[in-house]
Amino acid sequence: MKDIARHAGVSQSAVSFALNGRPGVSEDTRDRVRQVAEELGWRPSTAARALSGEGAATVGFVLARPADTLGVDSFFLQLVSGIQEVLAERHLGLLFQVVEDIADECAVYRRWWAEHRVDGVLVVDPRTADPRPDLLDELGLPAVVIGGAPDERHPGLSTVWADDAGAMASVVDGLYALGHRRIVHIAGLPGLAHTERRIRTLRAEAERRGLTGVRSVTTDYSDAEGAAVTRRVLESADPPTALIYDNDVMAVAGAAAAAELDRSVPADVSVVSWEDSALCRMVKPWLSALSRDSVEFGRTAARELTALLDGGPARTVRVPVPQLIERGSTGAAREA
Amino acid sequence: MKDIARHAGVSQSAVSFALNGRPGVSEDTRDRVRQVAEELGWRPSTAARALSGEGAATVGFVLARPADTLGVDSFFLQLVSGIQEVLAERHLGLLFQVVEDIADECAVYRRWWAEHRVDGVLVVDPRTADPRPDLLDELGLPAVVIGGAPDERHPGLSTVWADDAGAMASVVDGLYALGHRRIVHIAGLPGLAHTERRIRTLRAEAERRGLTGVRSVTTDYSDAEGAAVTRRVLESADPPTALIYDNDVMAVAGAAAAAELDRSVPADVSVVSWEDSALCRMVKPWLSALSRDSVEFGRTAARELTALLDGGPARTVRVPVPQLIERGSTGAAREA
DNA sequence: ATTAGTGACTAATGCGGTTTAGCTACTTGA
DNA sequence: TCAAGTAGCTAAACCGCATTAGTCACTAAT
Repeated sequence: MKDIARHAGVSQSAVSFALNGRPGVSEDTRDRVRQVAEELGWRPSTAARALSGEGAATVGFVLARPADTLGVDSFFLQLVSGIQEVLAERHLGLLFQVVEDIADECAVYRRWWAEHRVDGVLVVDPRTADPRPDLLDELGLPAVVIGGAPDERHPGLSTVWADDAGAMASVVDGLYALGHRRIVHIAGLPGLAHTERRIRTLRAEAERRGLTGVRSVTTDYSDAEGAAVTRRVLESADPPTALIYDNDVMAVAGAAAAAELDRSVPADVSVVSWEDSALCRMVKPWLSALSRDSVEFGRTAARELTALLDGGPARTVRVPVPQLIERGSTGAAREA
Repeated sequence: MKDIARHAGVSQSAVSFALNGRPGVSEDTRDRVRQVAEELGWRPSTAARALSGEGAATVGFVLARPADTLGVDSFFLQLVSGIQEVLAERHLGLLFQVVEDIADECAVYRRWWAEHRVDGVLVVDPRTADPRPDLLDELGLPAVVIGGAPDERHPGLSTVWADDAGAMASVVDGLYALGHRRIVHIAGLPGLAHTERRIRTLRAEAERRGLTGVRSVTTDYSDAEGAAVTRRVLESADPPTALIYDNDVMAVAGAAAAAELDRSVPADVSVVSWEDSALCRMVKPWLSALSRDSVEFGRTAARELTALLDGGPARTVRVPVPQLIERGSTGAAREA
């Protein structure tokens, strides 16, 4: 900036005013300064900016997963891709970190905030008993929770979520209409907010219809557990006629496990995947799946965060309910 | 730091010396200062540090992919996870960005470096005619190229790579021993360095053995193209008896396509996947695959970068050649 | 004709660290 | 006994920017 000032024949402050659109310089000077800055290929040092109170121009994203669990999961990369799209427009950086567990995640937030590394964070995988909202409140760190239910106890946090309950209800509706009365929901990690929401909704729907053969089983999202649980329930005394899997990986593994037990899909058992991806079209029959726009989900979350950083109020935004794409894996229930 | 200085009854400079292990303070004072800092929960502001010449304590990672191509790909998350492990030890942040293409990627490097946002970068998906090494050289931005071949024209860049050529040779060896003479390699994106290395090696191996029915076909890595190419080559006049796919997604899609054409795996056609993941165990038969430790790959790359940042020399490091895990998808060639 | 006001700009200060130059009291060697 | 070192510390400058408090010339109002 000193150089620019010299070349343009003005003071450094004038340069700052000119470049930041502040009043205090004539349009003439402003243009001249802009041009010199351009010629010199000047870019503001984020460090200096941050130091003089402008914030770090960076948002944080922590993924709490053991390294070996980071398997075939298209959701996060797509989410991040959507996030980036919005952040890039505003030249905001994304500081990304993978950690082992929630405790480490909290430590990262503390550190980032203390070091002035980020202006805000995006929080994923909210849980039922989650220490993070309290921490973020305490720190005063602007944050958007992705996938959590509205939480009136933390008015400072924005939330972006999909109505799993509605989606679950519509899936159960559809299966019920096809004659399914015994349904097993192979759920994800217990304790995750959306897992619990889906489980609760399924139970409520079953009670409403007086169905007794409907239940949820939690897993770790892995193909191994998906297959194992599938085998177990299909070999039980009163096997289900429909299976709802909380992700695509388990759905595909489960469908394969069913095939090994000589249960044909969908004649013997219907399969629904709660996540759509190329995977669902790699098995025969193609899997019916709940499809959502993960990239748009990321965009929405990022937009909420930037709004928060601009001093806007915390909001709760609902993204569209995932839609069931009917493929070959769902059909009428076989008579008992 | 001012507070610490006051509480410890010394000057701010003394605090800086004490906390950074510099000489100039007694061990007594040093301990006292450390303790006060601890009590006050002090963390250095990275912005201030960066401003006084210490660097940004951050490394950059750009992924140049159209948003919709970010599909089922376990490699990158695992790689990043390994990178993080090493960076976290040194409290280095990872600035992550997804862009559309290489041109954008170059722009990001320029911006990051001009803004002093990163101290170095990790570069993935090197190409045969790649503008990035030149740019990084020009900028003087420390960088590690992941997956590139050694490049003596850019002595400033470190390289971490696996010897695809060796792996390809051993795969061909194995297939040849099983009697395969007509082999098609369903390769990835043309122009990627490792794609070209594999294609070249395959051609060389074929020539060495005088095989004429051996060739490579490039694709975009998608399940759709994997399936389409598979159908095309299997229905051609002189169909191959073995298929080598450059990733797991295409291998699975290809195997499914083969099944639809009533070619059984491995009786009619053997399938090898150049990437191992849960996917390969989701189809019947399980796919034989080249397995590598992507997490360790990431760790190695990150270690090279930190070494570079410490002022070490640029090096070329070779990680272990991927190993072929024989599963059910490879077998003896059927007689012509 | 004086005063008040305003537009365009400059000088100076601070952000939170690191670093260099000095300064003082104490040790050491001849 | 005195000069020369040295350990331990402080004061001050600096990094690159934003911002506040002037400064100055020129116009409008009384």
